[in-house]
Amino acid sequence: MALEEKITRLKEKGILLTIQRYAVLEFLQDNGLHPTVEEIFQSLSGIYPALSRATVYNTLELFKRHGLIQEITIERDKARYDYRIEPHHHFLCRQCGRIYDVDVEGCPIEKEEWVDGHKVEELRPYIIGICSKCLKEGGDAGAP
Amino acid sequence: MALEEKITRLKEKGILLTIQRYAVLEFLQDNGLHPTVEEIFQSLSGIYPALSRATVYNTLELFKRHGLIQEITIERDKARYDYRIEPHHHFLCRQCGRIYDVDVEGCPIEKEEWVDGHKVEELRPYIIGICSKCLKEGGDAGAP
DNA sequence: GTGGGTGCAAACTGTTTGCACATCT
DNA sequence: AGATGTGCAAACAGTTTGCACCCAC
Repeated sequence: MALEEKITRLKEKGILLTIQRYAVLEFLQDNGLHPTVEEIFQSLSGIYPALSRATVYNTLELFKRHGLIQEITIERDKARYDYRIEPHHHFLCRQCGRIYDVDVEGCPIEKEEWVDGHKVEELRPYIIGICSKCLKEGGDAGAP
Repeated sequence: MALEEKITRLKEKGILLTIQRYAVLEFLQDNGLHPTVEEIFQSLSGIYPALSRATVYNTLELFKRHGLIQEITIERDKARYDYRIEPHHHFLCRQCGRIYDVDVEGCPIEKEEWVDGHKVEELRPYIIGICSKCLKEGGDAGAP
């Protein structure tokens, strides 16, 4: 979904588009590496020195609640965020820590369906293993 | 997998089966509700007053590392643990907080396979929504 | 002027760590 | 005795909260 479309959605809901919010949304769009809150904060505070961590937390929570972005909880110690909300899997490499988007066809469970009488609202299909890059390099190649 | 089989595995790997470890493993077997560390600790410290949180953490990490139990990271704020290691999905009710086991057939991705050149080692298929119990009760029925 | 948004710092929570003591072989 | 496991308390990291200030309508 394009940036403009998400911004339109915000306006439709009467949510103010502040500089900080725009910055976070744009950053997520440009960074497909599923950044952590700290990474978002560090990058943006270079441009907006007065930016506060609390604002980043507030903004991400707001976007998540309104379905503009997705939270990734594949690692228990910190949250990551994904601009893409179309259904897809996430692959975490336990060696280098990178998280890859993976498109998988033919999943038996889909959003808005039912399973065992429970209503499905959100899917978080996580996969953990060793990524192709680490497999090729053999050694313990570090993160990007 | 039966308790005895897991204990045998531990012994095969030369890992000592202490009272504390046995207690944690047995508790997980008997409690299918995917307890948190705190829940495990609270329950067991009633029986073993000297038990330490650190031991519970150590033990769970040990069991997880040796593939006897499974960590659930569907909630970002705390870890939960599951005695069942056979592949299955987890459903989190965002209203009452309960986590259900869900058996799903026909998933395109399986353990030990490959996806986009990455080697799959572990699957964590999480589903979030409203559970059948909460749907029936309509209101905001609390957790068990 | 009012309501919502931001920034700062303190508080909180789950988890990890360091170290002394205990336990098993 | 030596190695491994346990318990306690302090440290840590990510997140949340309370409150004063600021800005857009």
